[in-house]
Amino acid sequence: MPIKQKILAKQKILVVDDDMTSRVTLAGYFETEGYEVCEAEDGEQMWAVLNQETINLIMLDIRLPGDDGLTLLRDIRKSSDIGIIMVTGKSDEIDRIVALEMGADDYVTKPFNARELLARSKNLIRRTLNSKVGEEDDDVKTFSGWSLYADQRRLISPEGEDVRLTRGEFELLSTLVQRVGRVLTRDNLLDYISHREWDPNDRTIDVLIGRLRRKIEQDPQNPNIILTVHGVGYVFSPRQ
Amino acid sequence: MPIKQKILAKQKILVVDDDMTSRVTLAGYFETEGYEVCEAEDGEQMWAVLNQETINLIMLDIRLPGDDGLTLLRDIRKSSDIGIIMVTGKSDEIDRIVALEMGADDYVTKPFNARELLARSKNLIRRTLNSKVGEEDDDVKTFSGWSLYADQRRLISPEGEDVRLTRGEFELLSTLVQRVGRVLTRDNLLDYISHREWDPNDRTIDVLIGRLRRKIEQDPQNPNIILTVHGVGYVFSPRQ
DNA sequence: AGATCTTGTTCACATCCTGTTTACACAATT
DNA sequence: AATTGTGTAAACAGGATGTGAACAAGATCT
Repeated sequence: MPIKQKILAKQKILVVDDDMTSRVTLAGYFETEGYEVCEAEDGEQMWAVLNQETINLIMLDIRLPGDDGLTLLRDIRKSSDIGIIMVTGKSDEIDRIVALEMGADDYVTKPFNARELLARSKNLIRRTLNSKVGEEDDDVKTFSGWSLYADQRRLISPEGEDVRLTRGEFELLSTLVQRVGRVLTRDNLLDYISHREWDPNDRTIDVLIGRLRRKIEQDPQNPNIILTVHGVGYVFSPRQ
Repeated sequence: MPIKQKILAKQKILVVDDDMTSRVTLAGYFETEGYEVCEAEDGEQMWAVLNQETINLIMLDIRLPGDDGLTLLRDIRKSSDIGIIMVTGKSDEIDRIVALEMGADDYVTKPFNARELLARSKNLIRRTLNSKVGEEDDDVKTFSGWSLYADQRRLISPEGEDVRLTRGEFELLSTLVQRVGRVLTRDNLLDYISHREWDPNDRTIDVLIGRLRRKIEQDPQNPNIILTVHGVGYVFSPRQ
C-alpha cells in the first residue's frame, strides 16, 4: 500500500493567508512534494488548527485581517519553537527583518520560487524534528491501563509489555481512541485507515476489530473496550 | 558539563571566504554582537579550525580557491549537522538553490544587510543549540552492551572490540540511536544520512540496515535492536 | 597517472507479512 | 422462525522486506 505509506510519512504544513490565490499556490507546491497541507485564513483559524493537529511548519502571511502576522508570530513563539516562514509582499522590507528578529526562521517574497521554497522548508523541518527529540512525550493516550504512543507507533500493556500492532490495527485503534464515545460506522473507519469506499460485503473492519480485541481485551468474547453497536458500527468506550 | 559551557561561552562563528574584505566585514558584524569569530581562507584552513574548535555556525563563501563552497558543504554535511549559511554573489542564483538542496540552511547575498544577517544567524544558532542539547549531553550512547562514540565515530562491542562502520552505517545508526523508540521512515532516514529524495524503489536503506544488523545483532535474522515496522520503516528499540 | 580498495547504490529473487476475502457458526432483531 | 448482522478461523494475493551479488563513482595508495 504505497499510498498509505506516503500518508504516514507526511509532514504537516499549515498555510495561514487570507488571500486564496496565495494559499492555493503554496498548498499546491507542498502537496505535489508529498506534504500534507492545512489552511487557515486568519489567526483564529490558525489557533484552531494548531490545537488540533501536530504541525511541522507554518507559512505565515505578514498581512492578515484581525491580528497581523507579526502579532501571531510573537504569540506562537511564546509557547512553541515550531518552524515559521513568513510570507511577505515586496513592500514589507522592514517588517521582514522585524519578523526575523522576533524569531521567524525565514521569509519568502511573492512571487515564490518553488524550488527554493521547498528546499528551505525541507531543511527547516529537518531542524525542528531534530530539536523535538527530548520534548515530544505528549502524544500518548491512555485507557484502562494501556498506553498508545502515537509517535512511536507503540502500544504498551498495563503490565508494561510492548504489544506489536500491524499498521492496520494501529490505525484503527488510533482512529477509535481519538473519538472516544463516538460510534463510528465501518464506512467511517475504512475511510480513515485506508481511504477506501465501503461496500456491504466488506468484512475487513470486522476482522481487524477482532484481531485488535484479541490483543487488548481481557476477555475478547465479551469486549469491554471496543464495543459493537449492532447495525451501526463500533465505539471505543473504555471503563474509566 | 558541556551544556553549561555551551550556554555561558561565546558562540563561535567560522567565516570561510578568500576575499579579505568580505571576511573582515562579516567578522566585524558578529564581533560587535558579542560572537567569537574564526576565519579561514579556504577548505584546508576550514577543516583545520573545525577539527580544533567547537563551531556553532559557518558562513561559507560559495566561490573559493581549491574545493569550492558547494563541495565543502557536501563534505561537511556528510558528518555534521552544524548550521551553515552560504555567502553568494549576485550571479550565483542556481548555485544558491543547489546549496539549499544540499543541506545549507540559508544564504546571504553581497552586499550584506547586517541586521538581517544577524537575525538569521541568531535564529539558526538557537535551532542548532536546541538540537544539540538532546544529543550531546553524552557523546557516547550505550545499548545492549554496545557503545557508540559520536565524536570518534566508533562503535565498541560488548566484548570491547572496535567494530568498523562505514560512513553510511554510522550515520544510520546515529540517527536511529538519537531517536530511540521512534519509528523512522526510509524517507526520513535517507534525508538524514544523505539529503536525498526517497522513491518507492530505493532499497538503499534496507541494504544498509541489513549490513548494520549483521554487525551488531546477535541473531541478524531475528533482530532485537533494530526492528522493522512493516509498511512504515525502522525503529531502534534495544532490550532494556 | 594507474591500480586497488572502499562504499553507497542497484538489481534480482526468495521469503515474509498483512489486508482482504471466503465461509460458516452464532447472535440480534423483527 | 426468518432474516439480517457479527465473530472468527482459514486461505489468499500482492506488496514489503531480507539479502547475496554486481556495479560504479570516489577515495586511497603506489
